[in-house]
Amino acid sequence: MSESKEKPIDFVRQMVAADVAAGKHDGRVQTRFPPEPNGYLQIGHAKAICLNFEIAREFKGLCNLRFDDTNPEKESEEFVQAIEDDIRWLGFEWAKVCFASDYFEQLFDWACQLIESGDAYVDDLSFDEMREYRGSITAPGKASPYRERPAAESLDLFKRMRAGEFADGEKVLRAKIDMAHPNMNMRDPVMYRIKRMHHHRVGDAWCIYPSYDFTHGQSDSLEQVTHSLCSLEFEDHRPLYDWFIEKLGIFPSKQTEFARLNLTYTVVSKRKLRTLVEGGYVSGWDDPRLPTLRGMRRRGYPAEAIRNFCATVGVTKVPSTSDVALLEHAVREVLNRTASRRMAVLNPLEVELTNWPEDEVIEVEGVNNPEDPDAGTRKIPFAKRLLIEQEDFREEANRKFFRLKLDGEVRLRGAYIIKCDSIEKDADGKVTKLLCSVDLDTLNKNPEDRKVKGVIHWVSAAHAIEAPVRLFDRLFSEEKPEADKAVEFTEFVNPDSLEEGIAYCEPSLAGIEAGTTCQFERVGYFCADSELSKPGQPVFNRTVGLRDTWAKKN
RNA sequence: AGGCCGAUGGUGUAAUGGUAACACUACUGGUUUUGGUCCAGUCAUUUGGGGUUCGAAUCCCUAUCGGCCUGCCA
Repeated sequence: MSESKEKPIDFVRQMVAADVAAGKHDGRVQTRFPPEPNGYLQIGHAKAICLNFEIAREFKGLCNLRFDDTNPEKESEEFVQAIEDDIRWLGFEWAKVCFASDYFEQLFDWACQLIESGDAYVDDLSFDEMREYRGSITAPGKASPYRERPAAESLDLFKRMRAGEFADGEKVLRAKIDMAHPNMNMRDPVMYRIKRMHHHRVGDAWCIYPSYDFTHGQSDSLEQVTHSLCSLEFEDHRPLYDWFIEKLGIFPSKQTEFARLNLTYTVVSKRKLRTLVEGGYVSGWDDPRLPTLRGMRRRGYPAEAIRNFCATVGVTKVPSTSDVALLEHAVREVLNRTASRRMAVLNPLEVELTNWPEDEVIEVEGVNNPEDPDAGTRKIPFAKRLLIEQEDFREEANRKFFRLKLDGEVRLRGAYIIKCDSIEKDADGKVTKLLCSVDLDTLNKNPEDRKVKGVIHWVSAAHAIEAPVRLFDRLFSEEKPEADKAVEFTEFVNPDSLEEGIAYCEPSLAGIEAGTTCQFERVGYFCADSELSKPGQPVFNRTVGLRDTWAKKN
């Protein structure tokens, strides 16, 4: 609807637009998001998801979800469900859900075809021998002694591989390309391996499984994918991707690579996330400190914020590391206009209003969201004994501190102006209680004779509900925990990434629904944890703090 | 070391042979019953060298730096 700060068009979209303009594939655009169901989605996947689904939408095309399930060793139905769930939460719906395993029979036929045409052969070399024969980055490889075996023999062997006549690893099917090719992927890559393992979808129907390289491009082709977008590390695979398509004479999907997303103060690779989970550094794949979709969701990051973030980091071929501040800004931007305001005190200091009647309780009105008049108001109880934030009081301070000090005045948000007349201390000299007087003529109005600049949040001590809060900090203390290859990244895990405490909340917070995020005024955004909250007893996660230009300077 | 890819403020991107711009960050001020939001402003950029051109971030050469590649993972 509303419109157009013309967004910069990334190189992928430019290419797609050019293809459409040239009438390629009759102007049809089709993409796909191709996860392997062996783990949970993270922020880097979100970038790929947004790219693929949004391009399909922008060019009035289709985007499928396809599971690249060619390695039963690590894959499971559980991950299939979780991935579907995460993509929907992010805000996308696929045209079709597909599985590479649905193409196994077709892939097998194609493999036979390549054997017959002399483009593939069965190899008996062992794993170690094959590595030896492959050569190295600087030295050419050499031909396997089985490379020239007659096609008929390879075909027979391949069929017997499928029939289960050989042990795991005893033989493989290889493409016959060029053992001296400078691109290692072209040195007769493996197309099929023998692996007796139960597959989450095809069960025990197969004991041979196709490799990624012999599956991915053909799957794209079968689905009529026009633009196959993947990350940079597959650049070297593109010649092979094209080789299979050409040899088979099938629909020419085109692969284009872009840089994956990296973030400061975190890690995103599946292997490293797994290390954090299995090493007990975090509580699970949905730990709110993790950049997994489930973690971020639980922490309270809105899906819209993640989509916006992906749009601002853009799509290029430059390997880069985005500042988490960019992500946090996207989160605040959405939450500022959508989150309901509430008051809660994290480090309480008691305030007694000396001129307020002992039993009098009134209700003041709180604005739910100054950014959104439609959000309405709520009632907040106000009584003689209150709780304020310890850091909002100083016995003495200079004029730049415009919160409460002894003999000073401050506005209680949504209520009255109070003056601190005296304080009580314990034996250690710690301030334990503030005795204040209320200016009764300041509810919803400012005094005419003076200006009171400070405003602090508060809750009524007798009405406050206590809720556990979990204050998260960055998971790593190092900006690029992976940068030093000599040091294991877990060395940089921030020991203080989780701080637990109690929030003294205004009563309305008891009714917050799990999974919703609100702003604790002057403190930050907090999400009622979806796992730990019980009806009437929320547990809060700090989604992100408010920008705090005061704290930074002090 | 061989192949492929890449290099624009602190970070992420734009400019596609014609005035280097946007967002974030940082900093200054203003508004404000959130030291939030909002508004105004400041600092700061084309990796080095050569070439082509009236004119180069953009094209060419070269150096340097960075990423990926030697799984029967994807």
